[in-house]
Amino acid sequence: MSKGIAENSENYQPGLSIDCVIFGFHDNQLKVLLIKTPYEDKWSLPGGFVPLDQDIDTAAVTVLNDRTGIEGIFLRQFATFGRVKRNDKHFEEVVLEHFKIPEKARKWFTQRFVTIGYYALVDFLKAIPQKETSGESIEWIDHKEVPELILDHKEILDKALQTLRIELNLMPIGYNLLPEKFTMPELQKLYETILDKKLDRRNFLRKINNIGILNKLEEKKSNVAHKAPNLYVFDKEKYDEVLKNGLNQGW
Amino acid sequence: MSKGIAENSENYQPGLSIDCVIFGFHDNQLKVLLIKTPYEDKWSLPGGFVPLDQDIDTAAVTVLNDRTGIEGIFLRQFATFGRVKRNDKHFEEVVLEHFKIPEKARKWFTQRFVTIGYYALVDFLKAIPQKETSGESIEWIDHKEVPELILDHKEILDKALQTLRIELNLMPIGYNLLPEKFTMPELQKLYETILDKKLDRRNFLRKINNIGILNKLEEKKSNVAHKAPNLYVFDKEKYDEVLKNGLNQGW
DNA sequence: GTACATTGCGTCATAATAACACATTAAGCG
DNA sequence: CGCTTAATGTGTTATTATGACGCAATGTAC
Repeated sequence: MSKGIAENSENYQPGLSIDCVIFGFHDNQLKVLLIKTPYEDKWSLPGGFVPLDQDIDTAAVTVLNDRTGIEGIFLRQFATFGRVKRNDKHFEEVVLEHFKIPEKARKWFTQRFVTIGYYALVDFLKAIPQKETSGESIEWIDHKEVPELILDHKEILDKALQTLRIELNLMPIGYNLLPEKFTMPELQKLYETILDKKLDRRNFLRKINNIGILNKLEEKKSNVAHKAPNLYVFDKEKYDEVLKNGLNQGW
Repeated sequence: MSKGIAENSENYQPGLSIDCVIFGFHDNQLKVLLIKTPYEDKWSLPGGFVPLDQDIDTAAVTVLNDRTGIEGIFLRQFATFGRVKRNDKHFEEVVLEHFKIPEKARKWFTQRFVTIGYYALVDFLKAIPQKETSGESIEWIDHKEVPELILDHKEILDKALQTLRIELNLMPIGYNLLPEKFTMPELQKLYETILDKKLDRRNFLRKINNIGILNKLEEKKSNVAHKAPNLYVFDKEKYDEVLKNGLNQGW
């Protein structure tokens, strides 16, 4: 949430915000990009508002690009949150006080907000967390060690992860979360981390191979302890095709 | 969209609406509840606005109850639509003209709207379509014969059906769309209609039975041509359990 | 009664999944 | 160097799920 909006709030869709759950993968951890708010001892999801002349998807892309410094990100809307009590009088007061919002602009911040949740999958190494103001800090945090969040942001984060888990069965992932070349154990670890469940190495290999989106390289990973694993890349064309048509048909 | 809102628009969340895709099943057809608008030769999804003191889910439930006359409906938020160009100047003018909205209230109708889509599954025979104004008419229409809809309502409807198809693999359905007692061919026809695909009778029986949510009755359907089929009921307890835990695990 | 459409219940071949065995590779270390 | 260790690569097997059918039973129409 930026302060600048106080000056030209009439250019934004009233009472509507965007919140992004940005996932990255590093050190065998599923990480979430979170912002330490300057006005309270809590963290928040990166978010923003919707300019009147922008699609909501575009507004979400903007948040994402601004916060990670990279473009062409995997981004998906997953839910909209609009309980009345998600708006918190105490929170509003703290924010208004901290940013010293002038009286006439307070109406913007004290109105009821509905927020649209997006989740994104990004390459941890390519994304460089960007501060918006000097007062805040922005960090990758292990999804298992998320601190206290403002408002209903914990609920939003949980729903994003739940959605990601379900969509893991409907589409391939990894292209957006892993570096270009990666090993099978790395890909497996990604799945295990998201699902919070151990998978059998050999069955995983067979199943992921059957999807037909991987190309095995001749190359092997170097500088590793023990036996060097093969390197793989995604076959982007087939990957996109499966992404479009879906995996399990079911019926 | 009601006219009454023009008088007290300050009690509603600005620029936000709810649209409901209400599905029913009858005569082997998947039907959608649509409203013939009085102001244009097009149809629309039943919708409404969000009172400032109501959760968005509650606002959706209200639309649904008002339009079908029944409660305890299966209702699920599936997406939010917020392209800039979904707002249509020509459409606004027609609506303003038709309802003779006074000048000072026009601002409400000409603002940019973002709409939250919900889909509902209801028992066709129990739901009684309710008009809101005398000028409009409300009807069940076969989803394959949907007439031209206002704004982006066709896109919303399509997305609802697409979501329903995907969720068919993740949860059981039917409890909300069929009468209490039903036959296996009826249930199968429901699946076939939603998926727009023929299924093998015998494989369908086996698969649906394996889910373990059906109780077979001694009773048989009467007054039917040819061999009388068995009647079934859902085991509500097991049904709700599967609904909660999901079907296909995948990984 | 017979023809016919539909239902109930079964089989069989194939594919997908879960559980597990064993050889291979490279680093660390005496 | 040879041994240990901890990973990886490549299988096998039993079980289960799925897809494609066969056939007898039932109730209506004639």
